[in-house]
Amino acid sequence: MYRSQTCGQLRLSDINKEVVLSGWVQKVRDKGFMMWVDLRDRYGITQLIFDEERTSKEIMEQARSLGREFVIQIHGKVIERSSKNPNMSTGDIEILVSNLVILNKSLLPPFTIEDQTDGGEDIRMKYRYLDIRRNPVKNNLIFRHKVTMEVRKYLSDQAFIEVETPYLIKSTPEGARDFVVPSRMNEGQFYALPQSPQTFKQLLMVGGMDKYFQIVKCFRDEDLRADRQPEFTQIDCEMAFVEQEDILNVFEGLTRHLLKEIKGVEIGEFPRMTYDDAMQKYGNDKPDIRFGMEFGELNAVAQQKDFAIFNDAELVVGIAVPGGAAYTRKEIDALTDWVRRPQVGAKGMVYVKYNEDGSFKSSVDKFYDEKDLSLWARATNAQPGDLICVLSGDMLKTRTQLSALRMELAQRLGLRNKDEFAPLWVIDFPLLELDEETGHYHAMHHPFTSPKPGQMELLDSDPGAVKANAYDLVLNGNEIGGGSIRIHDKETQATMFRHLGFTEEEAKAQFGFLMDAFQYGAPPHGGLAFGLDRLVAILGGQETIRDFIAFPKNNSGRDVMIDAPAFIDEAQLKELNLKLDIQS
RNA sequence: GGUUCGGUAGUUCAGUUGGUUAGAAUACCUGCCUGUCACGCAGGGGGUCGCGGGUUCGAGUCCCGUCCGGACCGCCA
Repeated sequence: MYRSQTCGQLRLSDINKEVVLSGWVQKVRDKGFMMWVDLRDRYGITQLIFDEERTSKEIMEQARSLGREFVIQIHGKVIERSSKNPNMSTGDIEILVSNLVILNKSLLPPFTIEDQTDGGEDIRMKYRYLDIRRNPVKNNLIFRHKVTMEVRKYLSDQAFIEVETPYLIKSTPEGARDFVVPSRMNEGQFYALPQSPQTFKQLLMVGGMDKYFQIVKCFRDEDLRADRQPEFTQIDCEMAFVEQEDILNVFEGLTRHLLKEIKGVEIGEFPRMTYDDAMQKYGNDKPDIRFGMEFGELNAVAQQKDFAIFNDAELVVGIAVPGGAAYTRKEIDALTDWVRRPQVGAKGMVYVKYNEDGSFKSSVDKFYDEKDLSLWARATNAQPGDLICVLSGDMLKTRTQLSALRMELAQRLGLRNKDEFAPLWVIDFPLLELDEETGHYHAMHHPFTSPKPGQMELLDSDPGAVKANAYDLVLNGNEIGGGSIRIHDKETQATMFRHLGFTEEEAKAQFGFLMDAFQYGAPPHGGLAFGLDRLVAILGGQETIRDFIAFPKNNSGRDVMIDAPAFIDEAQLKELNLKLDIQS
């Protein structure tokens, strides 16, 4: 028996019990006459005591040889501490050790295994198994477990069935790049790892599964971010015989359940906003509505004077920055530089100080008088003491830029409170999106999304205006889920593919199995998928999903611990009928 | 593909205008310490300043290249 209790378990009520504990040496405090060892396992820390009066010479000696992270097993008696530590749950007791076994020695760890570690990101990733011993990482993994358990419980209670779908599937040109896997038995052919189980869950609906979910890995070979990994986990859901309203209700219920169970936050009905409104008010299809700073469009009040930059612009739009009138010239210049960085890309920024005394001071006083500027203040809902920041130019770009500024300022002003949760449905997404490079339209969500009723006709005349039965769930400015009502008849799906530029042959080759299935009584259906990593991170009050993944990859898609990806040897390549062609 | 910040002791960092033997904290080692728990005190060891080249009397510091890491843009149906 390695242990009779865990290291987080013993209390005053256990005094005089003979116990066996196993764990890692967190720290040794040697006072000479007496030494203490903090023994750690997943459940906590229990203090061991060795002293010259009560402990045998051999065991004292052995204890002095202990180093950080040694794995040991001890026998001993629970005794009351003569000086207690109220900061520890086991702080009233300690173990007088009668026997000590070193189960395994440890090298000195490259960083300290403590809540406040001295190690940086890089080294902790390389030794992730040591990092996981630390409370912050360990607790995040436990937190993730709690979230997934609640998801499974909730959906199962609602009659959803978890079904596994294959990981080795077929590559498709639409959407993100696929990770591909060569097939040894099928010479020259490749599987692809799924970007999502989309078509399979639709086939499950055709198969009558009715309510499906799966907590499932998805794979996308695209560049990474703090909130994006090449393999990530979705809570993938699909329902048959539902309309958009049914789906929103079910998954609003799930989200509300999670917020309540996990965070203790009760939230009423989630607000809904159309995509068009979100873009107009926040310049963004995933607005953070924990704070205001809504856009005010100024075309009507700013384009009648001689200011050519505004007059030539498709859009003139501003936001009010609370308390910003107090900014110095230097601070405002720094803001201007910020929006002019290539990552944001604005050409410049016009500012208006709406002073506490009601007067105005702007960078365009030459063109606009106080009366003009007061109209700007009204349009941006600015109060005395605010700063109005105005950008202009191409509609979409300007909105994106001002949205970046809005988020940055909110961050600086501390308006993004991580303990506050503001969910939001964004609905009525466009069906298609214009690719500026190719001039072609592609599906904004995916090619199986159904257009809103009666909008099929628009597909030919004005494809960009067609709205879809598609929706996103947004939490604190992050897209945590998205879905749609799907197409469920062959003709509509064929029309859709045609508009996306597929020939009939291509559509058949790629998705013939789906259209075939639609001919055998496919029920109306729709669904949604949550990004689990992101959801867990946001519920945990953080933005970096890596902290909630046991073994994440770095910014370049590498696993620095196992050093993957890696080359494979010649024999393996030959078996797969592959030849590398790498320019050196 | 691009922008930007960084790489100096095991670790986290400082290192001024290019100028003596590259520092601090922490970790580690040794000794001391009669209740520690961020223990304390004294002492000690520890450096290819990412790598390559250049400028210079002299480079951690300046320049060029390269590798690695972070953040972001493009990309992510």
